[in-house]
Amino acid sequence: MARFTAGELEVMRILWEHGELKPAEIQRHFPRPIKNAALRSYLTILLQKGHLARRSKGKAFYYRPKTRRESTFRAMLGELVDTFCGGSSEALLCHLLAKEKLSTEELLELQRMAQQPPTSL
Amino acid sequence: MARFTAGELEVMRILWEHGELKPAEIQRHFPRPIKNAALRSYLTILLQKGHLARRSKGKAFYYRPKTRRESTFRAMLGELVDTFCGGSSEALLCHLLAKEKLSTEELLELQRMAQQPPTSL
DNA sequence: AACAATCTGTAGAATTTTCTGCACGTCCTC
DNA sequence: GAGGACGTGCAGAAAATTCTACAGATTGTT
Repeated sequence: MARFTAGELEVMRILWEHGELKPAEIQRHFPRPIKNAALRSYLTILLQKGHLARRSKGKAFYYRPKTRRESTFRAMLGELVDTFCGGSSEALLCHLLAKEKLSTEELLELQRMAQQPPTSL
Repeated sequence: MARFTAGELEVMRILWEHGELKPAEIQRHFPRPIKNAALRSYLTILLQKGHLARRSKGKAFYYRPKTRRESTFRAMLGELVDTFCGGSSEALLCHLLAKEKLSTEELLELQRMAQQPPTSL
């Protein structure tokens, strides 16, 4: 469903953050130097795959995400969990908790935050 | 560092689980039908990239992981966090806690588990 | 109208990923 | 030692990904 190549993800990331941009603007936000035409080939593919929509505005086309950031995140996290945690998020949680070395207090605070729907992630 | 294509990851996953296998065995564990030679081209690439080692045993070569499962997991999780959580694991934690809808008791149990080093993930 | 700046479309090259076919080598059995 | 089962190596095809080059369209300015 929501599988992206590295380049495609770079584009989506920028559009998720900024909402609606034309190619030259995306190019400016790109995390590495990239030629305008190279960038546009990403856009064309993402359009074809249905992950982006665009509309004409002034002289240029403006692109915006059609695939939601949140659902992409869930899909990718799910794959990671499948591959490395045998499908259970528990092991992932466990790993994160260990890595973050959270105190009981911080943990409870997190839990409180987590129970306020919805997360704006 | 530890970037894998989809196919490479399928191979690594099997070898992480089983330790040391010859091509025909990996082929049998593969999650989809794949020809022996197609599989071997993955092995050759993974060898070149240094993610696998192999040794001759009997008539065949046996392959085993050189890149550790745990470090790959950390790297991929890190990328995910960078892309979707602005680099902080907190948001990821928050998301997981919300999704898992854990009770305070379960949470504390998880925390207890997490503080027993090391996780065998 | 002429010009520059900016944007589009398209054709295709280079590279990587994924897969196929086939020739040859080794081991076992008859 | 002939044949079959099973393995390797390699050459390269097919498809996807990433990138380049260029021709032409649109907008704004003089």
